[in-house]
Amino acid sequence: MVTIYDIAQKANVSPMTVSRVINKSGNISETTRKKVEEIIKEMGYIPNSSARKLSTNKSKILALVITDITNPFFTKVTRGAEDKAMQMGYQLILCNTDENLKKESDYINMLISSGVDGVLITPTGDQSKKNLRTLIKHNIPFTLLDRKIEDIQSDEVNGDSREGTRKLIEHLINQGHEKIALFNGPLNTSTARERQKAYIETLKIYGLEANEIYQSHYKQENANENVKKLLSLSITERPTAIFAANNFIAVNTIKALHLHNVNVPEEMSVVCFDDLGPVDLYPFLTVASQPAYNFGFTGTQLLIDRIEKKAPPEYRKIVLPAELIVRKSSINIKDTKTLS
Amino acid sequence: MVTIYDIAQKANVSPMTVSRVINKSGNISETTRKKVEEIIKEMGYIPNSSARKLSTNKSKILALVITDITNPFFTKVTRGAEDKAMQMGYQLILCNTDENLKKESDYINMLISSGVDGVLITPTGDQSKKNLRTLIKHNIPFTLLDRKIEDIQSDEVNGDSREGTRKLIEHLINQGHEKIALFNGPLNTSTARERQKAYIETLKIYGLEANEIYQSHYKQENANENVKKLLSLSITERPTAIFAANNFIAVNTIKALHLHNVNVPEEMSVVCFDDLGPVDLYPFLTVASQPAYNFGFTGTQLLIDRIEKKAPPEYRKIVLPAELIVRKSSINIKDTKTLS
DNA sequence: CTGTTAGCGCCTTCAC
DNA sequence: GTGAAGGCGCTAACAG
Repeated sequence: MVTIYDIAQKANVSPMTVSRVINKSGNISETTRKKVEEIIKEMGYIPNSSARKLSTNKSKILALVITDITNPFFTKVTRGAEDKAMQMGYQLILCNTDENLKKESDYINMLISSGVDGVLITPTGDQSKKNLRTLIKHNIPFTLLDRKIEDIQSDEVNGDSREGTRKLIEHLINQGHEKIALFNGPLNTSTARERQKAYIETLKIYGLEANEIYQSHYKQENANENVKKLLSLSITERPTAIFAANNFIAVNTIKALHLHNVNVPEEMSVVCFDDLGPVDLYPFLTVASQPAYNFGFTGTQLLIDRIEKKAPPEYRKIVLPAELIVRKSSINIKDTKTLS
Repeated sequence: MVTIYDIAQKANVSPMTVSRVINKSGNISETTRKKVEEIIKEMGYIPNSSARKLSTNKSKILALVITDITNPFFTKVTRGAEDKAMQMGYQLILCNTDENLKKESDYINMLISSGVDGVLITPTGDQSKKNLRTLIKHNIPFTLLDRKIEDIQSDEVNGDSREGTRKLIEHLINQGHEKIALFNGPLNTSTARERQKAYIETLKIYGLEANEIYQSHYKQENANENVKKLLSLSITERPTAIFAANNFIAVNTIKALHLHNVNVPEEMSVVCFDDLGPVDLYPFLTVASQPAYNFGFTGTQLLIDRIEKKAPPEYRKIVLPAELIVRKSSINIKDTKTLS
C-alpha cells in the first residue's frame, strides 16, 4: 500500500508536505506542489480514509437507510440523494432494511462504527426510536425521510399524507363511490396513521362512513386475506372502491382481486399513494404521486447543512405535496350504473 | 466517544483485555469477561472500525456496485447479495453508478480508500477495465456480475445470454415471425455483444437474416428514434417482432410504438431479457427471465470465499440459466393471418 | 489469564 | 514554506 511516507520519500519532502498538498491546506511552493502531485499520480496513491477519519473525525460519507429497495418510490429517493451528495462532494452509501427493525439496528451500529458524517433514514416504524437515540448519543446528525417519529428532534422531509389522501378520496367520491375501504400499512408508521386519519376525516365531511379498514404490511405479499374479508361482505355492504396506502399494497390487492375474478375498475376501483416507476408499461393506477426524487435531494441538503453547521438551530420540517394522477383504475360508477 | 480505554478504566483492567473480550480472542476469565461485557453494554460502546481497520486491515464490509438501481433486475441482485452477506457476517454497502464510468471511478476510489474487504461489480462497460485494474493493484478481491471484461481475471457470475437469446428468437420464429429486429444495448458490454451474436446465429440456423439491428443505451429514455427508423421501412421490409436486449429497452420501445399507433402484439411482437419486477401489475412481456437474486447471492459467496482464502486458486465462472416466460407481447402471427 | 509496547496512516500543533 | 512530535482507537506480538 502506498502511503504519504512513500510519496514523501520519493519527492524528498516530509510527509507533512505531502499531506498539505493532498488537502490543499497551508502554503506550498508551486514547485514542490507540482512535484508531489506528479508522484501521487504516478504511484496511484489513494488516501486511507480510516487513518484520515481517525485523526480528523470526518469521512465525507453519508448513509441513506431505506426500508425497501425494490419499491420505485425509494429508488427515486436514492437517485435524488445521490445527486445532491455528489454535487456537495459527499459519497453516499445505501442500506436497505427491508422494513426489518433488526436489520435497521445492525446498519445503524455499522454506520456509527464506520463513522459516517450523517444519515438519511426512513425508519421502519415507531420502534426505530431507539436506533435514532443511538445516533443522537453518538452525535451523528440525521434527517428523517417520509416517516416521523414522536419525540425525536431532527430535520425532516415528509409527504403531505393529509392532502394526498383527501385528493384521492374526493376523487373517488366524485366518481360516485359511497363505500370506500382503506387497505392501510402498519399503524406503527406515521404515514399509515396520517392516511387513516385523513381518510376518516374526508369521508366524514361528505357524510360517509369509514368502517372498512384493513391492516397490512407496506410490502405485503398476501393481500389475499384482506381481499377475502372484503369480498365476504354482502353486496350491499361491500365497498366499491379501495384506497391503498401505498403502491405495493395496491398492486397486490389488484392481483388478489383478479384471483377472485373481480375486475378492476369495473367491479372495484383502486387508488393509492405513490407511482409504480419506470417499468410501468401501461400506467393504469390512479395515484397520489409524491416527488420521491425530491425527498432524497432535499433531505440530503438539510443533512449536509446540519453537518457543516450551516443549518439554523431549529430543525426544519419540509412537507412535499402529492399530485393526483387519474388513470383507469378508478371509474365513474354513476356512468356504469346508468349504462347497465 | 466511548473507547476501550474508558471501558478498561471502569472495569479495572487493561484496554487489551477489553479488546479480547470484544473480539472473543484469547482466554479471559469468566468473571472479568462478564464484568467487561456489562460495562460495554452499560456505556453503549460501539467499536471504532476506522481504528480497527487501521490495525487489522479488515473491515467485514463488502460493496456492491451496480449500474442502475431503478432496474428491478439489479434490486433483486441486491437483495440476494444482502442476504448472503448478512448470513456470513458481512455488511453490504450499495453503490449505484447509473451506467456512468466517472461515477464508477469515483466509487472505486472511495471503496479502496475506505478499505472494503471486497467488491461485487457490474462494470459500466469495457472501459471499466481501468477501474478493475485499480482494484487489483490495491489487492481488493472482486467478483464480476452480469458483464465480463476481457483480460480481467476474477470470479464471475453471468447469465446465459446465448441460451436466453436462442429461446426468445426460437419462440418468435415458432410464432411465425420471419423478420425480427434487435434493439440492443451498448456494444461495449459483453451482454450486448453476446446477445447480438446469439441473435444472428439463431436466425442463421433457421435461414433468416439479421439485418435490423439498432443500438441504444440499456436505460435509454428515447427508444423513439430507433422506433422511427424501424417504422420508416416499407411494410414488406418491416420486421414483425422486436427482440430487446433488456427490460428497459423493451418498455421504452413499446411506449414509443404506442406513440406511433402501433399496437403490441397485434402489429408488433416484443420480447426481451429480464422481468419487470414486483410492481408489474399486468405481466404482459414475453421475457427470458434471469435468476437475479441468485446473481447476488452466488456472487457474494464467491467473493467471501476469495476474501477468506477458501476459494480454489483458479477463478470460478458461474453461468446462470435464463427461463423463457411466454406472455401476451408475442403473438402467433400465423393465426392472425388466418383470422384476417 | 492479563498487561505492555509499538505501530497502522494521517493530521493537528507547534516550531523553525 | 516546511518539518518534527504526538495522538486518534485499536490490536499484534511479546512478556509475564
